[in-house]
Amino acid sequence: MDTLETRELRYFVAVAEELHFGRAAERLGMAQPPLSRAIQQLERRLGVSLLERNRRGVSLTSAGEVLLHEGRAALDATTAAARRTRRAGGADSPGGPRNRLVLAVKAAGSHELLHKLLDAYAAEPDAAEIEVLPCGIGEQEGLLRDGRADVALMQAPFNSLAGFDSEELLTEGQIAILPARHPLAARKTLSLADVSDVPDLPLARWPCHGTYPPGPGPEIHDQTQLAQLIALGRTVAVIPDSARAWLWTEHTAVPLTDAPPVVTHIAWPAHSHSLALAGLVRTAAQL
Amino acid sequence: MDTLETRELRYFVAVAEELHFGRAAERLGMAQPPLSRAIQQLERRLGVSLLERNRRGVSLTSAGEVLLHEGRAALDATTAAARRTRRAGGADSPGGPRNRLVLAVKAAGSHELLHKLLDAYAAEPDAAEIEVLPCGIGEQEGLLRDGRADVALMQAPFNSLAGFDSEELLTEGQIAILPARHPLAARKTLSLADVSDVPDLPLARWPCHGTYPPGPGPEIHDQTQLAQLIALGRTVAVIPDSARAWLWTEHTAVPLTDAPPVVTHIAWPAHSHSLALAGLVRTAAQL
DNA sequence: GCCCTGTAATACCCGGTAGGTATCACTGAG
DNA sequence: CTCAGTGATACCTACCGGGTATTACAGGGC
Repeated sequence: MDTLETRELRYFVAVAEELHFGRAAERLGMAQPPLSRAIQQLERRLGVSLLERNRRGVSLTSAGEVLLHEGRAALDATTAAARRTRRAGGADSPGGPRNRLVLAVKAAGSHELLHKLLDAYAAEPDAAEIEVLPCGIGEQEGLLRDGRADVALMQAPFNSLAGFDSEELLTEGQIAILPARHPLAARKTLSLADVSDVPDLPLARWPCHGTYPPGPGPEIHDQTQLAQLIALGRTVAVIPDSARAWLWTEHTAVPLTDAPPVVTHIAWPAHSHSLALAGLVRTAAQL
Repeated sequence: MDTLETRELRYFVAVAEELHFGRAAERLGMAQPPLSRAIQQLERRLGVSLLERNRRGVSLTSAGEVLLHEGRAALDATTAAARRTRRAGGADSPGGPRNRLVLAVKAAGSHELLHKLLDAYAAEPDAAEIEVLPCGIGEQEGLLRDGRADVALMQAPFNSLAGFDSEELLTEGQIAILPARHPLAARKTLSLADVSDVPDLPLARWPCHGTYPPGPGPEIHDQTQLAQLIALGRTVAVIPDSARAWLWTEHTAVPLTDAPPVVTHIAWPAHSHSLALAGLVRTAAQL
């Protein structure tokens, strides 16, 4: 009568995302009628109508929107529970659990910092094994939430630290990376305004939540593509200072005077309390 | 094969808390054998042993500890999803959802601030209805996590803000509240050391996670009991400055020079994004 | 006007499994 | 050695989650 089953949440989230019972059922690997029935039961048990059955498809009520968001969070929490338990169990050798941490890092981001952190931590007396999980921009939050990672390096303001515990590690300015032969590359410094509306160098667009923001720039999804497009003179990038590490010869870096500073944090789920994690954070804070 | 059901989590948490299949089954309103079987299935599905069956009761393996903590969080998240959806659905009148927020406040804590906040917010053009939910010390976190509350007033360092978004509202010093006839009450200021080891005034003990810390002082669980014990000359309290509001005539307040400042925050679950909540936070930040 | 298409809901059936009862197996206390 | 108390096993039943076939309904094209 009162607690939701994860099965029901899974079903509802699928329907709410597809806004179509048939497609949702297919995605769930089941037939449509039982799915309809399950959602009806869910609505009856909650005493709330979640979906507006329009003549042509389905739309969410306000209560449905709430359940979509809260339900996603709950599903993430349960899969995190399963994953972390499995991992903890694999290390169930006697004489102390052999801990292991999964550290999510944006590919090629904060590379030098990461290197120093891993070296310093490895020198600790009872260091756990660190598995580095490279990921795309903005993926760290999801990885931490559903348990695929235990701790992450995040960069404000690109990543949102909301809901996580974190420790500040490094603050750096940002630079513009330009094609070496472009006129702007000769400048000593630039402002954001200088690079934001250069007709022949439109800012590249990263996918955000699976979709690309509108704009004239090329669509990219990793730093190598970006580097190549810059070298070809097609775009310009605004990127933290540490990116100097991977400059090509055809690139020129120019400091930006008014770009917001980028702060790299080490972040982890607020409720976690493993010794290995505490050690890693302590090491990181002393860098 | 891969996602945990809420039922399984509920069962495991019950067993892990009771460390006894019989009592856990009773608490769950079921018989013991199916519970045993369910836990065995859970262990098989996770491929991990969660409980050490000693022939006199049960103890947790390290993986079991992980699942206990992560599972509690997941259960909280699912009950929060159900509760918040029900509340959002009750307000499903046409012409815009009639929003309602539950604000958790430690009974008698930050009373003046709360009063100002409620007044200021009520004056807002599209103010939602605010239900004030008084609670005990340190209960706010749980209320926010399982959806019984949407937003809370918390006092660092008494409350832990980990895992929540928050906004700072008020910083205040702390005072010692002494029996008026006690010699120390004549002092202009005191230090923590002055009040921490007065033989005839042992510090009172609050229950922490359901159990009392050891010590000589009396066990209390609300502010009225504390006030009375102070008036009787049995104990001394170290409390934020705003507590002057409820001083008795037999009490004397003396400022503490070295007590950590108490910062009152307004805090809410990091992922929430309701308009009503945003309005309340904005109002609070402008106080 | 008609039919045809695509949608969700209903009717009905079946099998897996969650849960109950009775019992067993083991171990420590007296 | 027995007995009390624990969790595990055996077996049965009933519910319900899921499948297939079908209905009900709303638009769009002709």
